[in-house]
Amino acid sequence: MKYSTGIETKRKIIDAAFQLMADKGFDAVSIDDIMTSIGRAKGSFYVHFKSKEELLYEVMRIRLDRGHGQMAEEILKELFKDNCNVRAILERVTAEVHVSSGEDYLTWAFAYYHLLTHSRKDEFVREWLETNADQWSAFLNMIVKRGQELGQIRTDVDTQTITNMCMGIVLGYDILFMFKPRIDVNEVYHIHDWMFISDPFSKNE
Amino acid sequence: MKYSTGIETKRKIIDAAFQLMADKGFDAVSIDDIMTSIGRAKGSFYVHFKSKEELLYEVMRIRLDRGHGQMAEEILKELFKDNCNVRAILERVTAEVHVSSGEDYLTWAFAYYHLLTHSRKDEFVREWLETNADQWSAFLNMIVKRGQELGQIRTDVDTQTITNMCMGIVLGYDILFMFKPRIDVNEVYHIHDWMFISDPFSKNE
Amino acid sequence: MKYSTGIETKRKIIDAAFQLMADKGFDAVSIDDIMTSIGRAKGSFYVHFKSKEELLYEVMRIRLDRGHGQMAEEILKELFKDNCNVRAILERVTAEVHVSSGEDYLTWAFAYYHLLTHSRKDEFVREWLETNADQWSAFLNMIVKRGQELGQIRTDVDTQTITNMCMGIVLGYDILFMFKPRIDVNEVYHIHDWMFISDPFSKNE
Amino acid sequence: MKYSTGIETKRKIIDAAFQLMADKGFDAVSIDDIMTSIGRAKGSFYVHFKSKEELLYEVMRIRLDRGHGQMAEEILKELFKDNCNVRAILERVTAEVHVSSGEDYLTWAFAYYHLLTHSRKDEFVREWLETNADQWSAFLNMIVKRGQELGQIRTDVDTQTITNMCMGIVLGYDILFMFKPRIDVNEVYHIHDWMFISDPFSKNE
DNA sequence: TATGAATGAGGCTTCATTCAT
DNA sequence: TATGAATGAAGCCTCATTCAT
Repeated sequence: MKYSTGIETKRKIIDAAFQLMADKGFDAVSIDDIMTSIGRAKGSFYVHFKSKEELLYEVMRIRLDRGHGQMAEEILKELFKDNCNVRAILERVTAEVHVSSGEDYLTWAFAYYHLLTHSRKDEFVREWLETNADQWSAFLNMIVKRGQELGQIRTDVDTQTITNMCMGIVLGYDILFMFKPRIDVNEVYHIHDWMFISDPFSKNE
Repeated sequence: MKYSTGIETKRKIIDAAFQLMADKGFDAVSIDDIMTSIGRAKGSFYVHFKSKEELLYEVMRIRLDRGHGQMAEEILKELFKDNCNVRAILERVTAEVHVSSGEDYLTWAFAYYHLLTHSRKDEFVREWLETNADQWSAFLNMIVKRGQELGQIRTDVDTQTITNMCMGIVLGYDILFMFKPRIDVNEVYHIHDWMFISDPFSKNE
Repeated sequence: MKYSTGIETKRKIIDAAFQLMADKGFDAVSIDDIMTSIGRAKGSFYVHFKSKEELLYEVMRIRLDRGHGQMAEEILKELFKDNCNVRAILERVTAEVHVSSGEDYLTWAFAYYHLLTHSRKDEFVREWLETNADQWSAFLNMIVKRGQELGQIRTDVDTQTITNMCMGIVLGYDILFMFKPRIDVNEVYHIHDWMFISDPFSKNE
Repeated sequence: MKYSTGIETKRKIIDAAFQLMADKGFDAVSIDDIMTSIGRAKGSFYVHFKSKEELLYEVMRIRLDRGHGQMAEEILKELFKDNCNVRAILERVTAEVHVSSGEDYLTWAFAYYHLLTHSRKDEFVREWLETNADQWSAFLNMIVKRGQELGQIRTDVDTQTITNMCMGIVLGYDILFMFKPRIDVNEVYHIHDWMFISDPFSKNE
């Protein structure tokens, strides 16, 4: 099996890079590390990528996208039903974040935060992360707003602030999780007790 | 003044390293970068540090300690007064976190999260960060517990979970802040609305 | 037309290599450069050539030969007519040098002098260039000698020296031309004023 | 003698590079070649030069300058004496060209023409060579003009053309010399027979 | 005849570290 | 305490060449 299709090998490189960068950070992973780990020669890397930088961008797009851009469609229909349960929807969206990160959440988290720190010296990464965060924020904002309209979410705090709290607690648990992988990330749902006015759907009733 | 005190130069190196590592990460900063930035020759570095690794540990101890180990003493006295206002104390402690990070919070945040990602490949850093987080956690836990004892904090959620939420939201706003430096980190105090039972001291009354 | 005749593609490769080597020198041109420039894949190169070296030798033979080997035949007949005008013949021969270099003289010149410098590390090229120069020299020598016999060229300087001057000035103007492409290469004919004894055919009379 | 002065080593690098580039051309000489040839480690190169490119520029300035910029001063005084022998001066200047190239003329010539071909892809080198050629041209032009004023040089051909012939023949013999190192470069002086009106100083009288 | 994946040698450059001064 | 020359390992990338399709 010496000669395989390009796409196959390219995908293997991306996956290997993702795994390795979670441990050491992207800069500290060498092309040689990556290629050795998939049983290929160093030089073959450049058959598939123009540069190491380009690889980072592919890893980012394929493995580190939180995907709130695409998620919207299916959720929206639900959200605008007359009698919808906003809290349930929000819980589903929040759960998605961790599911989408794939099998190994710790790997994902380290890779993601490596990317975040990396963004400080790479304009392109910075913008991509910002766009990603904005999509997520906009998506949550829409849900919160709808919740407020339906009288399910408190209105004495403005929509964006509630949205921020919602995102913040999820991001915060990412970090806590990196400190202590034993922590229960489901604790984040408690933030909903603060946001939601006691309602008949609430699981805390 | 070609020859200065060792301590002076050492301090300059630490500060420069801290600034530079916020941008590029510790690995990507070279000894030469650091020494050039303080107007000294590369070779002089080893007069002050045994290795680059040792420098990282100093930067960590001197510039990146969240300092919940020391903070305790003065706070504790207050906390165990009969009629103490736990919410006020907690707010003060929370505020401290950002104050202690010094002039430029963004620099601090990037440096700190660079360190966190770095920890994945450095046992010593990992342990230090864990200890730090544990101290912070233990400190908060003590406050929360006291709050619960005094009937100021809800008791239907267990102490450690409330503590985690408390830490989580602060960490989460660090990250949000890195995405969007315009965000108002004081929003984190809203978490207290959820924790605290409405009480006569509350500013939301 | 994915599959073309071999000869066609081979010729395209040679032409592309010639163009590209004028700019960057043969070593600095990659097989990939060449094949990309003719819209073919890198691997196809080896269908037409055994190695890059072989390509150089083909380029040399087909595009960089000054061609004094072949030129002889037609000229010789003229030269040995009784009342021949040696100066006119010499002018024609000299003109030929630039005509034979094809459309773009500057490209030709750079390619040729790249080859010359390359010859220092390639025995085969060195010998080929020497043979070429020798043919040219021998050819000129024959003309000069005939001119002397007919009393048209001065005899106080020996035949080979006059020949050298004749070649030298042409080579020198190649170089001047590379410095300043605006120069008028026809100036080289002035050397004839020095060689030829004033004669009835001279255009300077 | 493990540690030497910077200037010493830098000079050795320049000299080694000059020798090596005469054989293989600048691109084909590796940093490793150069450093090994002076008994130093590859990495040490960068103590003295910022890049390989910078080395080329130094080699060029220090070893390949034809130096007609500086030469002027001493010659000029002679040139403007009332009864000066322009032909003698011109011969001296022409001789200088070969003397200045140092011990090994063949090495010098190959290095120089490597630089010339290299100039096609390096703007900076191109400009430097042009400036150099212009200085030489301007210098010769001045001499020729003076010769014409004094009635020693023919005036039926314009000054610049004569200058070009003068430079051209020298450059041409450089090339001839590279083909056949046995050639007598003094033959170039014959061009003066063409330029100069028969005069009492002429060695051909 | 054509392709493109794969290879391994080799080139430029960076960098932590050492050492004589 | 400070310097700057020197080192060698390691990293990114290029490239001539091979080979299965």
